[in-house]
Formats: sequence, structure tokens, C-alpha cells
Amino acid sequence: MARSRDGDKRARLIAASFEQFGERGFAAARVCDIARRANVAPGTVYTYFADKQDLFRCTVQYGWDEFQTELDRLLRTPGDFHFRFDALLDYGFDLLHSVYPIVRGMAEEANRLDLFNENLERLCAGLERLLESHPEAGGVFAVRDPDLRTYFLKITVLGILFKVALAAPEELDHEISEMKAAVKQGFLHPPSPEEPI
Amino acid sequence: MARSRDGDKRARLIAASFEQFGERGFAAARVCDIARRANVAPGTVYTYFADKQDLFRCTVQYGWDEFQTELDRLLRTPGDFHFRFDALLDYGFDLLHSVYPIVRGMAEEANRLDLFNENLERLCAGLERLLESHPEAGGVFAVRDPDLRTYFLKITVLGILFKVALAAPEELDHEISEMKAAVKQGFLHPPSPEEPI
Amino acid sequence: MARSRDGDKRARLIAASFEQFGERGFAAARVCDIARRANVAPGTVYTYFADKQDLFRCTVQYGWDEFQTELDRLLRTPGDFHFRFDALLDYGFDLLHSVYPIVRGMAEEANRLDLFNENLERLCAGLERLLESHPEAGGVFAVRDPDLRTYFLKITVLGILFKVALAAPEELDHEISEMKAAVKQGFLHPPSPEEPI
Amino acid sequence: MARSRDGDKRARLIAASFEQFGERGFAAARVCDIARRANVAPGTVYTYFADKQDLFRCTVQYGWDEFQTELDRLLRTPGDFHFRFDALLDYGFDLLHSVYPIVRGMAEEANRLDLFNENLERLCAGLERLLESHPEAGGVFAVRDPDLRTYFLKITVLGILFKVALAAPEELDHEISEMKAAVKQGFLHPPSPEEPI
DNA sequence: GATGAATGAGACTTCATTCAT
DNA sequence: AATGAATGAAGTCTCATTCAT
Repeated sequence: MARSRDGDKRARLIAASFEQFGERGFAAARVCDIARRANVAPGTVYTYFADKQDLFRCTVQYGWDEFQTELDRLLRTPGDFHFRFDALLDYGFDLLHSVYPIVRGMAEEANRLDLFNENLERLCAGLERLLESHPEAGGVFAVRDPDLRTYFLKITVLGILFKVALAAPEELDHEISEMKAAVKQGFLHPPSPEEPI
Repeated sequence: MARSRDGDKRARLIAASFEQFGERGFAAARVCDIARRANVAPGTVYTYFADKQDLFRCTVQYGWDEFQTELDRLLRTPGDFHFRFDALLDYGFDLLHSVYPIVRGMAEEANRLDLFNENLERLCAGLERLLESHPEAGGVFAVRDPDLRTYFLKITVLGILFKVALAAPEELDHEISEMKAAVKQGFLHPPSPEEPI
Repeated sequence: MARSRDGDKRARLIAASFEQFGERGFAAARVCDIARRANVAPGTVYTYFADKQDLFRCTVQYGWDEFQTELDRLLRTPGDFHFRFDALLDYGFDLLHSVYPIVRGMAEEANRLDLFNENLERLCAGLERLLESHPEAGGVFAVRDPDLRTYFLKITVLGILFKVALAAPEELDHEISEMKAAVKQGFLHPPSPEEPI
Repeated sequence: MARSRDGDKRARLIAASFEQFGERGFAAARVCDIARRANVAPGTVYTYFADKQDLFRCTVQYGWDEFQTELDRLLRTPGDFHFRFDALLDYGFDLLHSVYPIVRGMAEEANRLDLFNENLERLCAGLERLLESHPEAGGVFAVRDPDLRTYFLKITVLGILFKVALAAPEELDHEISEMKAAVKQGFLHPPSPEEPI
């Protein structure tokens, strides 16, 4: 009845969604379970959210906002670059950790597939074999440490994959050609400090 | 009624799944629609696949295999590096294009969120502002062209996000600390051409 | 739409099951029809019972409990033997009457077979012919009235048949040998009133 | 192609049905499994039987016929009563043993219920307590050996139960009143050898 | 506002049966 | 006659959402 009570319920629902969606993905998470976890009746969910979709949307946005707020604060903090960069990484990855459930929820189908990681390995291994023969390669290939390079390669490939996944169908062609150009330019031609900018 | 004797039902089902899962995601895609699209009776699906999950798994694996097979072929093709790299990019991204529906299907929940891209922009903008002040930054920040750099940054952030999403819960801590170290080392210290390789 | 607030939904479902399972047997009875008969939505069934099997199990147990409760009450009633035996028969068979649907449900496949009764007749006729030539036979054969005797014979044969049917496979051999011994002893040797009790 | 071959298939199907229906009951047994067990294609079943129902019917009838044929032969065998009775029991129960699967199949739902046996015990225990106080009781109560009597009581109760189960609905009332009369007369009044017949 | 039993549309899946080969 | 892949009707069950209390 007091505002604070209501706010409490909404917050508890968001928190419960966070975990539930993270553990089971959007489709498999049940509104009922989320309500139970938040210690409210199932019907109450609909006092605070239009529907399941809305609950998910709000939960994700909440996660992003948490993340972004912290980052913004850090970016505004004065100090020398190295100090700030360190702080940013520390906080950034801490938050990523806390945001994990919901990010996981977003990739739900991919999750179920152990195939995914296995196939990613295979793909990256092939790419690496090709590119390591070309010492001038740039982008992630400019990274000297082999393990680090492998790691970045995986991240980049994953990034490309999901950039495609997130593209709207009508933008797909443009997206892909842009991506191709970027990769070509970024990987093939290493940064040459001696070139005039 | 017509007992069609075409032998490519399995292939047609995979193709139909490809599109249907891509358009609607795993949960929202209906086995019925896939069957209709493949021009078979609903029951026929279960002659070729154990259940919906299995159909999805096989469809995804099929996509990966297509992709990988082509890449493998290209990687084995003799020729000079630039030629092969070009070919690899051409084919790679063409195949990525054809694989799009299913990749999209894997990220189904993320899809529904226009939020996602918007938030990603915001996040990257913040990061860029910080890092552009530090000309010695490496990794994607060593990329000179500003647009290209922005693009790579997005891809990298996406990659990190989904690398986390794909991590098994018990490996999360390790994954994150490894990722942090990689980012720190990779971004902070630029490739130094003067160093002996 | 009407959110009926009557609290006897479970009872109504049991009653509806009682009839439906009785009329059609377990497999052929449809949960939908039971729900309609109980005037609830199909989904409501699953608020009260885990699944169709559970509904059946509960319905049968309910029937037994009704039956047993009455019998127990009667058995505890004071009074002389004849009075109590009469009462027991009256109530017992009345209850059997009300329990009929579900008992019928339990023997569903047997039901569909008109064969069953026909074959039973034939079998009993044969047995009777043999045994009536032996005036000293005991058990049901000690019954003097020929119709009554025929009747008891049928009941006994049916009882033996279903005792076998209810035996667990691993107990079958033991069950049968025990049954054989019982029949041999019980039928062959008449009660001899001259023996000291 | 040769008649013998066909006969072979039909026989194999009956045999397979015998086991399958016995193991799983009518509804749960699958035509496909029966066909596989008989080493024929599913479609072939319909060359020999109109449908699943018909297959079941024929299988049951086959069981009865086996049973009956043997009994008939025994009943026609000359010899003194005791000898023939022994032989009858031996063969009868051996055949019952072999017929077990199908009898079990007929009581399929009852089978699944461990309740059944438990409830039967309870019921019989109650009845026995009442009747053992009345030494003049007849029928199964005239049996002296207590274990034997308990056993016969169970068989009789089972027989009554399934006699009801097998009764057509329109004959139920008549059946029950007849049964009641029989039980009353049979149990209450012991065979009195001194009475004039 | 909160509740939670009730709702009912709709999904997946099974399997008896058919029929082109 | 035999095959067995294909069929498709129909059933069970789930779960987001509602609404009487």
C-alpha cells in the first residue's frame, strides 16, 4: 500500500526474472516460478508488467542500466588513463558477472548446444592456421601472444556471428558487406605507425 | 494422401526448419508449420527426427557443417596469402549470409529487443570516448579509421558478451578473469613493431 | 469465463471420472470429456491431479474407500450374526452397484469381448460335467442347488483367472502352484461334518 | 507364398500379440512392436487382421481355444474321477500359466494398481473377521484350513468383482440381485448332509 | 492492490492405418 | 503378398493471463 512496498515488489520481480530468465531462457522460464521466487502471487505480476514479454524487456533494460550507470560514472571519474582503464575493466567485468544470467537468457537456444563451442573452436582453428602464416596480418592477428591471439580471435568471430544475428533482415546485406570490408581492412593491413595518418 | 516418393524429405525439413527457426526462434517456431513448409505431414517430421529439439539441433549442425566444409576447402586451396584471404572472406561471408536465419534463431530473445542495439551503441560510445584519448591503445583501438574502429569495438563487445553467455555457470569466474586479462593486455599495450618478434 | 467458486471441483471430477472411465475404460476415456462432464475447463483437471493416470488412480481409490468405509462401519455394528450378515450383503452389493463403473473400467479390454462370457460358459460347462459325477466334491461343488452351483463355479473360475492376471510376473509360478493346491484340497475333499472341528 | 508361409506369419503375429498385449495391455501395445516381434512389416498385419481390435480378439480367442481344447480332451479321457481331476488340474493350471500374458492384458488397468491387491486384502480381512465368528457359515467358509479359507475368500471376492465388471450395464441390476441371492444362500447355509435334498 | 484458482487456446507428439512400390 | 514410409486425426498437457474475492 505504501509506495515503498510496491516498489519492493517490482524490484523483487525484476530480480527474480533476472535469475529465472538467466537459468532457463525466455521461453522456458515460467511466470509462475518468477512470481514464487519474488514471493508474490502470479496475478500480481500483471499489476507491474503488461505481460511476460514486458517483464523480460524491463528486466533486460534494468540489467543494461545497471551496467551503463556504473560505466558512465567511471568514465566521468577524473584521473590518468591507466588508472581509469583499470577501474573500468574491474567494474565492467564485475558487472558483466552480475549481468550474466540475463545475457545467458538472451542466447538461450545457443546455450543448449554444446555444439556451439565445439564448432567455434573448429572454425577458429582453421582461421588461425591460415592467418598465422601471414605475419603482417593486423587486427587480432597483430596480437603477439599466441594464446591471447586465439582468445581474441574467438571473441571476434563470436562478435561477428551475433552482429549478424542481431541485424534486421532488411539490413542483412548491407551489414554483411560492411562487416566484410571492415574485416578485410582491419585484419589484412596491420597498423603501420610509420605511415602518415 | 499422396504418398510422395521423393527421397529428400529430410533435406526439405532441414531447409524448412532453417527458415522457420530463423524467422521465429526455437520456441515460437511450430513443428506443424515446418512440416507444411517442407510439404510433408506433421507426423513425418518424427520419422526423421526424434523431436523438435533434435530437429533444431540437426538444423544448426547442418548450418555449421555447410559453413565449415566450405571454409576447410578454402583453407586447403593453394595460393598466395592475399588471394586465399580474399577468397576466404568472400566465401565466408556469403555462407554467413546463407546461415543467417539459423544464427538469428539461436539468439532469438536478443532479437526481439531493439533495446539491444541501442544499448550496445551507448556502451560503445562511452568506451570509445575513453580510449580515443589514449593513442597508444592497442587491439581494436589500434585501428586508425574511426568508423572502422567503432565497428570493431562493437564486434568485440558483442563477442565478449556472448562469450560470457555461452560460458557454463561453473566456468563463469574463470572465463571472466581470463577475458579481463586478455582485454587488458590486448587493448592497453599496442603492438610494438620495434620489438623483436 | 465464469470463475465458479464452488469448492467441490475435485469431487465433481472424481464423479465424472467414475462414469467416464466406467463407460469407456481408461485408455478411451478422454480428459476433455471428463472435464466437460464435471463442468470445468480441461486445464482445471491438472490443478487437482498430476495427470490422467493420477486421476484414474484417485478415482479408483475413492471407490474402494467408499466401499471399505461402509463395510467397516457394518462390521463394527453390534448385533447377531444373521442380522449383520444380511446388512453386510445389502450394503455391500448396493455399494458394488455404485462402484460398478469403475470396476468395469478396470477390466476394460475384457469388456469389449463378448467372447469372454461365452468362453467362460463353455469352460464352466465342461468342468461341471466332470465334477457333478463326483458327489463328494467340496468347495463350490458342495452346493446342492444346481443353478447356484453353476453360478459359484463361474465366480470361482473368474476369481482364479483374475487372481492370475493380478499376479506380478515374478510371482506367477508361486501363485499358480498355491492356487492349484488350494483348489485341489478345497474341491476334492468335502467338508466332513463328522470330523471333529 | 506357400500357404505354410502365410500360416506361419499369422501364427507368429498371434504369438507376438500374445506377449505384447500381455506385457502392455491392449491400449499401450503397439501394432508396430507386435509386427517387429513377429518379424513382419507393420503393413503386413493388415493382411491377416482387419485392425488392432481384431488382432486382439483373435489372439484372445486363440488363447481360449488352446485352453479349452486341452480341457475338452481331458474331460473326454476315461478313467476314475480322482485321476481325471488331477490331470485336469495339472493341465488346466499349466495352460493358465501359458495363457497368463493375455489374461493379464485383459485386466490392464487393474494391473497398474498396486492398490488393487492391497485393497483386496483389507476387504477380505474384514469379511473374514465377521464370518469366522459363525461356524455354520458355508461356501468358502466351510473350508477348515484357515489359510486355504483366506485364499478361497479372495478368489471368490475377485470373482464377484469381475463378474460385475463383465456384466452389461442393462443386466447389472439383475446380475447383482442374483449374485446376492447366491452368496446369501451359499455362504449362510452350510451344506447340511443330513437335510433331504 | 493482492490473490491464486480457473481458464482455454494451442503445442507437441503418437500411432493405427494406408498404399505406391 | 509384402513392405514400410507417409499420413493426419486426435489426445494429453502447459502455461500466460484473467477476474471474483
